[in-house]
Amino acid sequence: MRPAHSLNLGDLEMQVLEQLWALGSGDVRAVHQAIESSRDIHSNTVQSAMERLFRKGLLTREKASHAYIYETQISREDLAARLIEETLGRMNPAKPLPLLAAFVDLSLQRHDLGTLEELERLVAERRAQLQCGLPSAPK
Amino acid sequence: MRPAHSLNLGDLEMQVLEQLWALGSGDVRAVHQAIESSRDIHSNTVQSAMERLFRKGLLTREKASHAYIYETQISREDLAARLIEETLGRMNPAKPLPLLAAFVDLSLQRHDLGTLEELERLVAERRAQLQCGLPSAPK
DNA sequence: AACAAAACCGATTGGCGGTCGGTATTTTAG
DNA sequence: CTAAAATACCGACCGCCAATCGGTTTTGTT
Repeated sequence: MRPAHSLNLGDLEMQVLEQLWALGSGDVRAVHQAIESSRDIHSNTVQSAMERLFRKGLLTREKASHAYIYETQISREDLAARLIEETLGRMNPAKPLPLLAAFVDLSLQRHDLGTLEELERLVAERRAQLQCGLPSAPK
Repeated sequence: MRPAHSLNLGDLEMQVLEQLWALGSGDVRAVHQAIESSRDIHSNTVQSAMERLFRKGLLTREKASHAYIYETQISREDLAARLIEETLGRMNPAKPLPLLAAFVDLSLQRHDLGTLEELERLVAERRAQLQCGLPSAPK
């Protein structure tokens, strides 16, 4: 199901994803034009990055006449989740909770209260969903 | 303050940290012996990894007679927080919340309900602390 | 058919972690 | 005091991978 772990993304790859999330979809030319203001590179470089992302399963492509139209196969949220999961997975997988808690703490030092309240609400929401959805056989 | 970002840790480095967290502190020999069961490497390799970690600011050392006694400069929790922070920081830093929420979602698919409840409790706890502790000047 | 645009292939570079050998330094033992 | 052992230190090599781009082939348009 999942495209085999080990998901290392370089800066350019991340920038490409960011652009595709913003644009919805696009070919190499579009992404290149959007990026070249902050990064002076040839389209071929962008092409390579998108090819890599495609092979990694993060992009899908569809041939429109002459060019490929690329589209992200994963949302920013899901990608972030996978990255965090992988990061945490490299540490002792026994108790991921305290680690996440530490991040929440750190996050609080920088961000406002609203963020925390929002998170609290979100967690509660998710829990409610879970309890209704599948009452048994968790794994 | 922070030792300049970009914190990439290899597998061996992570294993060394794990051991030092378990042992509290130790020299190269101790860490090597603890590791060599799962990884057939020379002490020099461990030495190099610990040297690297030292230069990265993650370990401190103190010369005890002939050998260095190393000690972790950061807790597992803090390290995890920093890694997550960095991961999220590489994406659009505008709204870290939805990204974290997505991780919570994903986490729920794998782990049990208890984890979620624990997290909920934890967040509530942190929020309570915040509202009492510092009513102003969050930044 | 000619031209242009894009994909494709491959080569190169640079950084970094892992791995170890060789040498210098220090501690300890005889 | 000297020899042996332990340890730090230095540097080399390898493999991996993202970034970069040039050159060739394929494909679509006119």
